[in-house]
Amino acid sequence: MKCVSEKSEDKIREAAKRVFLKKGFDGTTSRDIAKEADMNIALTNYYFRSKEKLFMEIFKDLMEMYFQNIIHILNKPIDIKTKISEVVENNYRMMRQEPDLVIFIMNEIHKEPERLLVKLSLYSQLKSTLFNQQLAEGIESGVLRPVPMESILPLMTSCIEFLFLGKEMHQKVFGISAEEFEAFAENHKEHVKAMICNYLILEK
Amino acid sequence: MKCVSEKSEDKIREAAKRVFLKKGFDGTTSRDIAKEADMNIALTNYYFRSKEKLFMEIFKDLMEMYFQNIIHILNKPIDIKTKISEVVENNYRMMRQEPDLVIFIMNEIHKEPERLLVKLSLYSQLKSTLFNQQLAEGIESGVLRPVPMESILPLMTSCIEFLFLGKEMHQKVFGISAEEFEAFAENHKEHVKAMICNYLILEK
DNA sequence: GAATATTTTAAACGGTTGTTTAAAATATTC
DNA sequence: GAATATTTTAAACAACCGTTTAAAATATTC
Repeated sequence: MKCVSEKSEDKIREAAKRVFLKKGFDGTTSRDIAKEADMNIALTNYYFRSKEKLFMEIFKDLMEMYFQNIIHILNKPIDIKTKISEVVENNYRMMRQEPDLVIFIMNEIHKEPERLLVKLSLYSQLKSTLFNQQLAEGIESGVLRPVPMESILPLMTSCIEFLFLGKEMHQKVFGISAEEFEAFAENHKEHVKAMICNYLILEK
Repeated sequence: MKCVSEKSEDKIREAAKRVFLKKGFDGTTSRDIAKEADMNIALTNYYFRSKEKLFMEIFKDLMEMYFQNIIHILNKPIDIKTKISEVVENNYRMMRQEPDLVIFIMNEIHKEPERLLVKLSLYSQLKSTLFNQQLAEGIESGVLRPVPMESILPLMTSCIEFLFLGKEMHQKVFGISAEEFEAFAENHKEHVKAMICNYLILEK
């Protein structure tokens, strides 16, 4: 009985995740989810108490997916140049795997900022990373340009994420296919890595 | 009669623009718009034929607002470094003036990519700008790094736009107020300008 | 295998959606 | 200023929304 119920619950959860990612909270109906999961409508409220509750559960998961890897990478015992490269690569991988993730998160937070109350400990986690220590030491010794962590982190993510966020727009504006976009994004990623390192790491 | 009817029509259009920007197409009801415009519900369908028609009219306007200035700046007879600075500054000004614009556009295109069929001539316009010519010449003569226009343009916009796009998130993550965000964004903007120039313009 | 607990179902709930109607109010024409 | 055209109104429309119900189907317990 446990395995059966978990099966249905998970089926709904996964279906809801797909639909929410594509259409957002407002654009998704309970019937959309039930249809995607191929289950009765009443089951969405039987397992989760409401559409909002189901959404928040998924939203929390996706927020963690969004932030999970970056902290880990920032704490790796590797030099700062390699670290920047890894963060960008990780970001790129995530965007290719789930292109809808960032626009979904940004949009839902934009419409309902209170949803962010979930994540609060992130700043102290970021402050205490090895990356931040390396940054402070590098700036102190003059090998790094004095750029605050609060600026460096968005720089490492925004260029890649924005590209995928506006994927459809970039394709239309530049008149390229989905395949051509892939190649373009790959190339763009390399420029982003080089550009950030070039700026942060001072040559003697 | 003309001036009266235009008054009501514009009142609805402006109200709809405000509500759509804040809540998106799905999150906005006809009654929301009527209430914001302080008019009867039936008038939204009397002047515009449907919610969709009203939306598309506003969406087209906002798309033009989004792209209007950049082409003009790219054609200015100024050196490429100043040009990059102006594009970033223009972007920054736009984001401060209408912080909801980019997330709105990106989200609506993401949900309904066909809405983009409006704008098609943009690529040829971009290709024939003075900026693109300056870029080609600079690369040819070796004073500029060989970066395609398709990569340079997103770099000039993504860093600033993404910051405002995730304004609420960045505030929460870094634990800063709206005022502190303003100061931070101003500083971040300078880093972006310097970083792009530093990468594109090769020192001898 | 009868009794009990859990899961699934079809149908309905009241409320809201975008849109339409037909009459009232107002403005314009001659 | 009567006749006509335009604008605004309150009310209603069917369709859909999230959610609930109560019975049917299935699984579990003893």
